[in-house]
Amino acid sequence: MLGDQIRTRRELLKDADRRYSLRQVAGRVGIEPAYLSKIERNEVPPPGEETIKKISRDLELDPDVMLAMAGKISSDLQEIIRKRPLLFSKMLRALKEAPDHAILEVVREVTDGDW
Amino acid sequence: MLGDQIRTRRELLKDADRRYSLRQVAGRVGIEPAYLSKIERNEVPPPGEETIKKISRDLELDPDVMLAMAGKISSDLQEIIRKRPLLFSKMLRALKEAPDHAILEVVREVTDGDW
DNA sequence: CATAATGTTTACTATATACTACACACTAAA
DNA sequence: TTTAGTGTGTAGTATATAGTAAACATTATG
Repeated sequence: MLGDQIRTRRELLKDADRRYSLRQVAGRVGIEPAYLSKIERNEVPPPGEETIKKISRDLELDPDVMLAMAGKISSDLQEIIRKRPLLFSKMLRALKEAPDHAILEVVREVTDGDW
Repeated sequence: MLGDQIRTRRELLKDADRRYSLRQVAGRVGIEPAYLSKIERNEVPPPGEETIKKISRDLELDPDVMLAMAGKISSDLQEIIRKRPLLFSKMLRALKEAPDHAILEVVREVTDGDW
């Protein structure tokens, strides 16, 4: 679950730095300590996109992975798809079962800019 | 707007087939006529994913395009991304500015199954 | 030992989402 | 010409989303 990841990561950081207490993290993130407590214990549904991103930044966790665990997708990715829905929908469904290395290959090709 | 697309398409079909009155379409789709009326005139925020898909099916419109106009993304696509968030997030951002033909090329390669 | 900080419990709350239900005026068909 | 069908205006609702706020018991610190 999302909460477990957050708690585990925060407690790890806390051992080396007391600025990672639940209250202090909540303070930096801009939410109530009580709410972060409930998030970490999966007592509430996952927070909103912005809150997940702020928590991820504070704890140096990957925001896309955290959002995925929350059943969400970053709005910047959504926008990319929404701008060309036919193309990207087709591509995603085509790559659904593709092995990881095939997708990485696509990234590599495109990053090399050979179009 | 989404409503315009629906209204235009429905009225086009209605000219050839009176089963495409607002009431009859609403009936098949499973929503109140008053609601469909408001959707077509953009008087309400876009309906939910399932309702958009049903309307799209009835009027033979592309559901991914309709969902995009509603600011949404089909849940099956979201699931594809959520299963491998690192990979697909990276790929989408890499392809953000890529020209259409480059994306189609990716689809072609993958569809040919040469991995 | 006092007090400061920690995590948690309980009780709310505001806003958005996704609609329904009924009544109405107008037009077309039998 | 009545009645069947069309689209629309108004009012209301259920559920989900995304949190806040105060008080509490427990542990750590000066």
